[in-house]
This record gives sequence, structure tokens and C-alpha cells, in this order.
Amino acid sequence: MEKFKLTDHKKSDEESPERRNFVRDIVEEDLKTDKFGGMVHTRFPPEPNGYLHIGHAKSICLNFGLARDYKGLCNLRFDDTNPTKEESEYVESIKLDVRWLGFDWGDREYYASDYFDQLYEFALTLVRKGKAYVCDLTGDEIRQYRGTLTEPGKDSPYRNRSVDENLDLFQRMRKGEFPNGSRTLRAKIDMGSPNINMRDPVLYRILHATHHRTGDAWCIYPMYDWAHGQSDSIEKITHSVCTLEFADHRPLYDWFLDELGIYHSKQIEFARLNLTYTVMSKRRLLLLVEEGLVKGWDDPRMPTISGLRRRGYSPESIRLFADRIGVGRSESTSDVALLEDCVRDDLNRRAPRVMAVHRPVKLVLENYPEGVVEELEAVNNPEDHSAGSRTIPFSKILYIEQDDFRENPPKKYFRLSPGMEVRLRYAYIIKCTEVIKDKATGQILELRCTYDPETRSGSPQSARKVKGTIHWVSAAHAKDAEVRLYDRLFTVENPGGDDWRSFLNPHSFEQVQGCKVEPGLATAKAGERFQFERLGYFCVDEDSAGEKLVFNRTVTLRDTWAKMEKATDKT
RNA sequence: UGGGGUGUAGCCAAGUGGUAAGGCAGCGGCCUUUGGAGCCGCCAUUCCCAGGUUCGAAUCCUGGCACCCCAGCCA
Repeated sequence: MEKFKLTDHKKSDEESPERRNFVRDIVEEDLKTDKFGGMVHTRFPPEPNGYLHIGHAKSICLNFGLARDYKGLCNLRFDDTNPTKEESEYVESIKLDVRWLGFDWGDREYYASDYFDQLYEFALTLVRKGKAYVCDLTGDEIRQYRGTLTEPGKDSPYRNRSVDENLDLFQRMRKGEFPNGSRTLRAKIDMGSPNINMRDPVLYRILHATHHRTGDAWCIYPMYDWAHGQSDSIEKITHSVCTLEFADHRPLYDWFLDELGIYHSKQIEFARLNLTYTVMSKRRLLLLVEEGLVKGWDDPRMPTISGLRRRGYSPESIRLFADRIGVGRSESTSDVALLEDCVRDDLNRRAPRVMAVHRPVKLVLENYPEGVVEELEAVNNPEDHSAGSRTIPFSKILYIEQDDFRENPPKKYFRLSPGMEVRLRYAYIIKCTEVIKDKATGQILELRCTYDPETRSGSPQSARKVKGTIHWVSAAHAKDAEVRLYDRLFTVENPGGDDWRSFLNPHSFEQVQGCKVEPGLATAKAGERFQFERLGYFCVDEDSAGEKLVFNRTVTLRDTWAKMEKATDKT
């Protein structure tokens, strides 16, 4: 259909070479010096204690992206060393999210808990070397002995137990002879270290708890520091990428690997993602869910992968975002507008166009014949010739957007108003002749218009210049739909402090009933994405069923008119 | 005088001694049967500050300043 302009566009950023970042520099340098035998093997190590969010997506894209680009591998490893917080439900959601994002870990699905035996053996090795001891101090005492940020700690009175005694005690810890919290296994390093992580860190704690995978096989569980690096080593991870707060742990990470004399992975820290107008910590996200401030982990307002998915974000758009924000070591907060730009960028190329009216107002074409229905051709996607076209019904009674009519139009308002002309997309040019209102309330009930039969789309007369084009739907043929509009979850860029909840945006969710959509949408399936012309990108919600159509607004289209109005409001 | 880290535009971010990429946001304009998309242009004489080295410094040196992280038997 050549009468409508089809646009060409530059190719996706995703297809262009990856941008430079310091992690890639390190990897390339290691490849050049053959530090890891030419291998690149990364891992994504989530703790299954919550749902993944967009910050995890950054890490996933980094780790799996490194493996992809340097012909290496990336493992999925669950860091499940704390049975009191972890659940299988989270394992499943994490796997689904990583897969949905487009990454594949092959058969390399690992669990730190797979290594409990090995880790225990490693601990025995350390004990035998005199580099670890069983400590009977209570939690409180350990804290007191640890010293402070500015004062060194002091040695535990149990620090110099004999190897034999340590061996005996540790084995009995493992057998379950002692109650929770009564003893720990600690590394013997340096209580005077300026790095608190080196002040005899706890390796094992006693926890009589059922683990989601190992059941009751264990009652001692390894701490993060003890489990993580050794797990990396067991898997022969070359580059162990983690977030900045673990930089202080690196000396300990290295110490364990050196003492054990095993494969030495390299830990590299990068800055975690922060996003404006939302919160990202698992703790806060959990609170939002638990306190019912949102409808669940997959509430479309949540920055979780599942929330973004339900909102209509595509995996491509999230990967594009990850590429565009880059990877660095300086703490930063990315503008959510960039994320929004990424979905628009992706969906603009791919989402079929469709006409839908949010808040309908009836429009009657006085000079249009009664009972006639025309089938008009409409382009499915002006960005994609191959998407073809469809046919949409047109008749005497239509619905248009309330917002597309103003009785007293402001300057530069190009839409419909009394006596003015406007084009109905893919149809005719019409003129408004009368406004019928409710006498009591003044509410507009109906617009009376005439159409110009010469201007049917595609005819020579249709080339006539008219300021505005609006969307519409034929009243008799339209399907009813519910549309859910979402806005930013918070009203401020950085909702921090104890009262962060007070910045929740009361208008972040609006449910609009009685929307009218073109008939072809009746068969749309959950997850399908569309552009509602002039309004935004929408996707079919999973609540959609049979006759009941439900759409989520992913993001609005860029709206320069709204921007202009807002600007003039201010002056 | 605890340790670790970071400071390049409103937000991200390249830059690795040779005269400040790119994206988002913003601002103009063109084009348009989506006020969409696309296209064009503008947007850091200066890189936290102050000294120094050098023909030449965001890059090197010295000294400051600011911010973030660490005192879980969480990860």
C-alpha cells in the first residue's frame, strides 16, 4: 500500500558491536595473555530468595553476553546457602526469567548446595592446616571481639584450639550434636586487619533447618564467602563478576583459593543498576508485595522481570537497555526514560498498529447512508512492509477519543472542534456540525459531523491537507475492552529514607472500562503486543479471556502535544 | 592518619599524553493520513578543586574536597 508513508529506520543497536566497558577490557587482556588458557567462563549466581529485577537483567546480560561474545560459557548457579530464606518457587521464577530474557545455560544448572560435600572437605583441609577453628563465642561476643571500623578486633579465646580438637568439634557440628548458634567454624586470618572481612570470618554456622534441595542432610551451612569463591573454582569460572559491595571481600576470596591451592577465578566488581522512580532492593520489593502496595511480584508497575514482562516489555528491549546503560564502577542511577525509549525503539519496529478508543464519545455522520458498511484498508506497520495490511469496518456511527474533541480548542489544537475538519485515519475527512450535550450536566453526549465522500483514503481528493488525523472505531463493530494504564510507581526520582513508601504515586494505576477496540482484536492472545495508534504500546494481559479483553499499557507514544500543553500550562 | 571504591553535560557513558565519542532527556527545524516514526541542527573552551610535570594533561605527579560501601552466625 503505497499511499501511506512507510519509514525506514536505522538498524537496531543490538546488532551493532558491543560497546566497550572495563570488564570486557579485562577479559580481552586475559585472553591476550592467555591467563585462563583462552577460556571465558562466567556465571550468573542468584540467591533464590526473591524474584529477579531489571538490575539482575543487567548482570545476566553482562555475564551471558561475555560468554556469547568471547565464545565461552555462562553457568546458572543458585547461591542457596541459607535454607531459612530460600524456596523452590524462586528457583523456578528465576529460570523462567533468564530463559525469557533469551539466555541459555545449557545443562549447566548448578547449585551451591551441590557442593556442600566438597565445601565440607575444603573446610576440613583448612582445619588440618591450622587455618580454621571452631569458635564457641556467641553472636554477640563475636561482634564485640570483631572490633570496629577504626579499632582492631581481638582474638577469640578459642582461636588456638588444637587441630585435633577442631577436627573433632567440627565433625560433631556436622553430625548435629550442637544447637543453633552455639558454635561456628571460623577462618584463622587476622583480627587486626583493617579489612573487617579478614577478621576471622565465619565459614559455617549451625542451622537445624530444612533446605529446599538437600532436605535435612545438613545442619551446618556455609556462609557466602566460603561458598561463593569455591563454587566458582569448582566450576572453573574464569571471571566472577559481582557488584561493588563485594570488592571488600576480594582479599578473602583470594585468600581461600590460595590456601586451598585450587583453581583461581578472578573476581571483578561492577556498579549495580539503579533506576529513577522505582526501588530496586529485594527487601523493598518484598515489602511492596507483602503490604499489598502492589498486586504481586509481577505487578506491571514493578521493576521485576516478571512485572516488566506482564507490562509488555520485550526481552529485546531489556537487552537493548542493558547495552545502552553500559557497565562501570561508579555508582549511578539510570533514567527510566531511557528504558522507556528502549521499548518504544523495539516495539515501533515490530508491533502491529491497531485502532482503539480509550474514552469513547459517539460521533454520527449525518450524511453517511444508514446501514452501509465499508471495509477500509489499513497498514499493519508502516515500519515493516512485510506486515501487510488489514481491513477495518466503517459505518455511520463511530466512536472517537473524548480527548480528540474540544469545544473551545486552544491554539494549535489540530483535532476536532465545532466547524473544523479533521481526517479519520484510513477513512474520510469529516467536519463537526453540532455538539449534543446533556442539558443538566453539560456533558457531551454525541458529536454530529458530515463526511466528504470524495476524500476516502487513497482517492485523489484524500490528498487534501488537513491539520489533524484522529483514530476511530465503528460503533456497531467495535469490541469492548478494559485497559489498564500504568505510570511511575513513585512520584520522586529517588524514593529513599524510612518513609520511602510515602512517595508512592497514587495515580500509578488506572483501570479504564468500556474502551472500544477494532474487531480484529477479539482473537488477540495473552502476551501479544500492539500499538494503539496515537496512544501507545499495549499488550494483552493474562486476565484477558474469551469475550473479556484486557490490555496493559506498556508505555505511551511520545506525545509532543501533551508536552506543548504542559508547557503552556506553566506559563 | 581504619579499609575499600567513585568523581567527564540534567541522566548514563566513551576516552589509556596530541587538543572532549555516543545514547537518553531538553531545545529548534524538516517531513508526515499516528502531534508516532524518520531526518537535520543545537546542547561540556572543559573533565570535583588547587598546585605541579610537559611543547601539549580529563589522562602523569602532589595535596585537598565530596559521595558510596564495610562492624550478619544475610547474600
